[in-house]
Amino acid sequence: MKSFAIVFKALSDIARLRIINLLFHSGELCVCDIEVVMGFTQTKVSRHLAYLRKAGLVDDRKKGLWMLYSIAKPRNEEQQRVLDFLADLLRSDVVARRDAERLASRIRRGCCATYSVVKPGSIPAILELNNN
Amino acid sequence: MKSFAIVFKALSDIARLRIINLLFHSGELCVCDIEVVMGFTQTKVSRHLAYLRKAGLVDDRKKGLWMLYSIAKPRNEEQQRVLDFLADLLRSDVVARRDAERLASRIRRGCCATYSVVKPGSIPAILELNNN
DNA sequence: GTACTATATTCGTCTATACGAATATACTCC
DNA sequence: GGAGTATATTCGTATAGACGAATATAGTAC
Repeated sequence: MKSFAIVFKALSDIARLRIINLLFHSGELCVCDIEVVMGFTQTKVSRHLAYLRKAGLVDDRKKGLWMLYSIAKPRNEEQQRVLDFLADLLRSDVVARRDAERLASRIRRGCCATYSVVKPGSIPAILELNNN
Repeated sequence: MKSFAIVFKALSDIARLRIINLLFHSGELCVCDIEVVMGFTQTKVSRHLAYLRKAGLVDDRKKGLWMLYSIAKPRNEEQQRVLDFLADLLRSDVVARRDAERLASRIRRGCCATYSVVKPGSIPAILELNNN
């Protein structure tokens, strides 16, 4: 019960929901890509990612100067269900779709960290765009 | 997106999650029944119910001296999905099950408001107990 | 070493929220 | 009318969290 409250609190902020949505649409993202796509300050992005990491919702990995964040590998069945449910909810949300499109656009033009790490062809946001 | 954040914030408190769980297990409940079953103060129960009402998660109805609270009739498809998901999550939670049992026990002995409003035979918590 | 870059953290401030105790409100019963 | 009951709200306090600006840290490139 406690863990549910913690996860829901992590999801109770629009900025965090939008960041999670971006991560759903990419393998990994660095702070500065999120910063540019969302128009948030660096402090804000870094802080929310730290919050999500502490809540167990995202994983991080250091690569050179960059910290690469991704949706956490689920620790248990409940967390898997929450993440699936959330991804499904966001799929039909207008703001989430718009953010995903801006992310795809940035990735196509070459974003600082992701470009070298994730092959464009494997990024869901790009696959979606190519299908339209 | 905003509405998701509001709902998740309403679900980010353990007391509120437990109260919602009680409401899932009954048609309607008054404040004092929740108070007794959970061991919360009257102020605490009333305040959290007001919070849940503002977030659109519960409906209320006045009956004499009592305010009867129930899970909100969903305003849209998303809300329905959130409520279904939550009910499913809580079903396997230890704290939630224990609370539901204490509620059923209180209902059997006759609780102040519910007893006159809801027929015991129609209350899920009691049906469950009878099946065991 | 210096210059530069990406990210994290600290600082100060502001708002939201949780809580119990006390009080106010609204209703019933007599 | 008054007494009693169920609930809501106010008050005072304490903690959490959100924010930008500034600073610290850690890595790269030279």
